[in-house]
Amino acid sequence: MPREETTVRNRDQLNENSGDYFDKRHDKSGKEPDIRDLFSFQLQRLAGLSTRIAALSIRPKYGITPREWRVLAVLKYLGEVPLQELAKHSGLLKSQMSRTVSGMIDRGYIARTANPEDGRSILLKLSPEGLALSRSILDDSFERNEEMLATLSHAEQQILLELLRRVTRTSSKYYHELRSAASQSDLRSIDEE
Amino acid sequence: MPREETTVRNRDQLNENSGDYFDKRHDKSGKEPDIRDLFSFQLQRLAGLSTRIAALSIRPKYGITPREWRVLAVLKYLGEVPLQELAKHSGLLKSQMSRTVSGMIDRGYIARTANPEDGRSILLKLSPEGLALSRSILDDSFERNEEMLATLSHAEQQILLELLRRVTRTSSKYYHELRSAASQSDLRSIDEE
DNA sequence: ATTTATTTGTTCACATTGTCAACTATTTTA
DNA sequence: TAAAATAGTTGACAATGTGAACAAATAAAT
Repeated sequence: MPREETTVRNRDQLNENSGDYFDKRHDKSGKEPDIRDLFSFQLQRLAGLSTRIAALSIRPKYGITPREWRVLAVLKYLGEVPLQELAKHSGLLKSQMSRTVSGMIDRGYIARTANPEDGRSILLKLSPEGLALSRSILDDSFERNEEMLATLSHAEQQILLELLRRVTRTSSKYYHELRSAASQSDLRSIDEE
Repeated sequence: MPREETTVRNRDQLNENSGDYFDKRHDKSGKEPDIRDLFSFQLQRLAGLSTRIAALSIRPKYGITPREWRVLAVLKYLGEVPLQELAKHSGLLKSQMSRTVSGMIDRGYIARTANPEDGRSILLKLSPEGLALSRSILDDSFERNEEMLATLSHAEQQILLELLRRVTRTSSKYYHELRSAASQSDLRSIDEE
């Protein structure tokens, strides 16, 4: 029995605030720490929320994915750079970036020229349309962020930003240590000969 | 058996700290704000890093994805709950949770029983193996987090945690406002007739 | 009491994101 | 000049996210 014109009835929801579990002060008196005390858990949770919020506002309005908009915005402050450079600043692999960028070139948001100094490389920059798009989405994003951060004072917002930056820097170093440690075995052949 | 001893030569890398772009104090004197000043950008960046770090340590050691481990850890403090409940606390859709859980049942980490109070529902809890696994991964995770947070004093770490929690709560409310606003149009047909 | 609506969990279908190796065309370097 | 490294493209696939359709059970409405 097929159901045409379905209603909103059976919609999946996340209901993230439907309980009191959010930030419930689970008494730590004597209790062993659990995942709620884990920084990375809180981080992931909030990042997921942030993505969904961004997608909700950006996708229908601009027809662009969160990743695409992020690339636009990064390119906005970088100016004109090779693909690899753009990838690094965006936190994407060059393979991801290659695909993302090619879609944006097709849609006219990014212009691509040869790099006169290196035949392998290409130079990317925003087209006027890309710049305009980037600007308006950035404005929207600052508004969204204000809503998300509304509970914090201006000073606290600055502190949070700063702490995140510091942690990012440290974590990045740590990540690369782990990476190179992990590939020690791969390097065997090279090291030894 | 993945990866014969290939060389590291042509390996994609993120090189997140290979530039000075990280947290470079881009002079804001008179400049318009860019994406680097955006909370959600910093958040996403760090969350991505954190995921990669976690995957690097957890996957090879325990043969489990970050999402699976997260579910284990959440279930650890919840005790015995229906699937929907577990999904909410983990920030997953029930559809995602259903699949994730069924894989973990197959591997013996989660036990599933009928809910005597509601025939539709099932009750999930950790098996002894699941509990043990959850414990050791949690320990590892706290260690990883210490490395990531090493640059912060203990007090700063507490502040960061607390700020994240507060922002999460506010953001969650905001998200659900947006959701219900967005589905107003879907409700038209019902409202109007 | 019986119809109607809602909820729980499962499954399907698909979009997005992440990961990495293979490949080319070009520099670099040894 | 030959070998190694680098920039970008592409292919293959794993993991994640999203939401609709469905059956079974329960709750609400009439």
